[in-house]
Amino acid sequence: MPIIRVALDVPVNTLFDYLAQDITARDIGVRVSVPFGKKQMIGMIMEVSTHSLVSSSKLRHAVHIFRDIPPLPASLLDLFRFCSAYYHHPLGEVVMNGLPGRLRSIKPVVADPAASRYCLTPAGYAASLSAIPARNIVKRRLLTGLKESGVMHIEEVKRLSRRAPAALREFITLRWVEETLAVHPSTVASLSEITSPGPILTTDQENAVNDIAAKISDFNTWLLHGITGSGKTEVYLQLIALLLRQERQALVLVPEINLTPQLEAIFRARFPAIQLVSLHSGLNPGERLNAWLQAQRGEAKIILGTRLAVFTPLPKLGLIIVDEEQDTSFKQQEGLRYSARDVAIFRAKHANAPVILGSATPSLESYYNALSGRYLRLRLSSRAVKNAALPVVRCIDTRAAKIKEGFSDPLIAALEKCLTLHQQSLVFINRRGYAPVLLCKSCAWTATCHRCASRLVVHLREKQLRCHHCGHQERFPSVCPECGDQDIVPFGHGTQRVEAALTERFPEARIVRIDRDSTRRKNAWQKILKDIQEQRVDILIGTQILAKGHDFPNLSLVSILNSDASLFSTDFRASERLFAQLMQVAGRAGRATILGEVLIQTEFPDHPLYQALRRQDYDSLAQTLLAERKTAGFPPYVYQALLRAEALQIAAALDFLARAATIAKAPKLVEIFDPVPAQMARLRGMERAYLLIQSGSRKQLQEFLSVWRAKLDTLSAHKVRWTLDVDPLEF
DNA sequence: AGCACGCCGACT
DNA sequence: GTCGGCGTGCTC
Repeated sequence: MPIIRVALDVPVNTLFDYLAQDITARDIGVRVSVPFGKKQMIGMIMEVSTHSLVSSSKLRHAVHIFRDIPPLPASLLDLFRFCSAYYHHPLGEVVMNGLPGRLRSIKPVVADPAASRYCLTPAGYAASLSAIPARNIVKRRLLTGLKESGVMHIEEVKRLSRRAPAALREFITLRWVEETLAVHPSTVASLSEITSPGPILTTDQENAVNDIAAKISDFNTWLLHGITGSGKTEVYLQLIALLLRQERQALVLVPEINLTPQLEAIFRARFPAIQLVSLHSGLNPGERLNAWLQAQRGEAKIILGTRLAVFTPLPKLGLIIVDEEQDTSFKQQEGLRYSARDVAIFRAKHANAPVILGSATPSLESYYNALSGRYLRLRLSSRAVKNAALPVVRCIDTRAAKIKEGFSDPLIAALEKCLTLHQQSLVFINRRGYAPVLLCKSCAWTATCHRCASRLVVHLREKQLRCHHCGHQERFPSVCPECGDQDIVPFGHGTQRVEAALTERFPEARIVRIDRDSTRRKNAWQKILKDIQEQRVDILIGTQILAKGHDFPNLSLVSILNSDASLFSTDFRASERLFAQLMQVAGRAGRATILGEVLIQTEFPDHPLYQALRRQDYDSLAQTLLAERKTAGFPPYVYQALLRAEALQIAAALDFLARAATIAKAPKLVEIFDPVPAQMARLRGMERAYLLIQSGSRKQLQEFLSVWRAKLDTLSAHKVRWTLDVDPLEF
């Protein structure tokens, strides 16, 4: 009897062998339920063989082979294998993590919801509307709908009415309707039918499109380096149009769920007749499976999603786009710590398809790769909208200017001017809440989180103190818990406080605060965006959520508060990130025909970062930072991995790491550092530490990690949880 | 990850 | 004498 090798969601890096009847190599990539210990589990058939190295007495029989959906393509299984090997994470966990939740459940996909399309039988067509009682509106609407479109998707039926599915079932018993598995053939005749025309391209855009189009069937990593407003999206659209003409699929990755609706709208407007699906964690399990299956069947031509979408089966993959490639959201920070951007590059390479990394401020890694010729760089250096000039950036020296409630006089004056001109302004402060610190003036006590090594943030309106790391909340104390003094005051500024100050100063202005607190409710962000676009807002106050990819055509002033802290951070990537973030926010100003102005309140107006920002000069700063990295021996000049450990006691974590270091036999080119406590040394009640491993050779580092990882499994780690983090972004 | 096995401390 | 603590090791 054939043997199947099954990937199971267990933290051991092996496949498990089972006996299975009627199995061929064509069943690779099919789900299977198997007995595992005491319970049943669902797994993925990764290999089929005639022999097993496991003694036959141990071998058990597979329970059920799920042929409810087609097998995963071999290319996707290869992608899983690559992730497992590169991130040194158990294959079973990688595979099962990559599947939509519905496919991980032990129950079969009932009648494949995505394929649940219903069409009228001849009898159904013959049926007259008058055969249905007039009061039965739902049935009448359903029959009309079916007659009009010929075929209806179950989701469309549901949209008709909550009771429409019941009516549909009745029609089925009447033999008016039958379920059809037939795929809607995409009736694409020519591209003119599927795309509505786009705008005229700038020379830069045209060059970029032509360069990539010339190599549309080859793997290349393209770094599309375009200043904000230069129209990267239009380049994507043109290339996707080209791809659709070839009946191929495009995968578009964006950093955040927030960005999908906007991009989805743009894509749908341009390609109204093309199937597009979104894939992100905000979908419910049914929707997610649906989108995934449409992609797998090759019906969905455009797949738009967050990092998890990089694991979608795409039989006709022809192009991958990673928008805002520098964004750290592409890196998963738990479990399988993959970088969707890097996985996308691997995937493109194996699909022999181009991958485009788009950014106004590329990560230094990508920039370096472009300089060295590994990536092909394309520049968009002019703004796409006619007459839209780059904003003027100025610093306000806060050592000279007096600050009142966070604002200097010149800044207040600029805001006032905007108000009188009926133009919008934006106040950027990357700190939500009212104040970042609650301080006792008498004994210098500050409110701290008991589970994390962090200060609690004052949320005045809610009368609460909140930890922004673990979510812990407590009531605002009335006296200092340390000395009993009543003189406890919020210190520093957050979005809420800035909002209060501006409301006080400009009582007539329409002010909106935009941060995670104000946009938490579903659709809140969409509503706010609409208000902004329709000019119902004068001043926007917000965090980085504002910086990302939205057009505010009437916005003329951007002001930046309190960004100095990141200039001297211990994190070697802090400057790079701050610059990217400030370039993004600055780019919100003057996108249409209004000349934009950016004002930065800082104590260090001469700092190279602000100087570069003033000139909107990414390259010079990137060169400076790269030189620093080279001297310090940091990425991209070296490759890194972290062994992370957490325990109730920091000593236990450090001890584990020390023992891990002693069993490591590092080759010459691999350097192992001493264990150290993490930057955020305590999180959710766990003490954290890490061990840094570094090498100038990625290959050497990988080979070392493979051997070491196996040894780590044998190391006793009582009460210590550990993980490997390859290419870490956080320390 | 679960779950069983197994070997040492306080108890109806 | 047992109940149960969690350290160790296995799951095809």
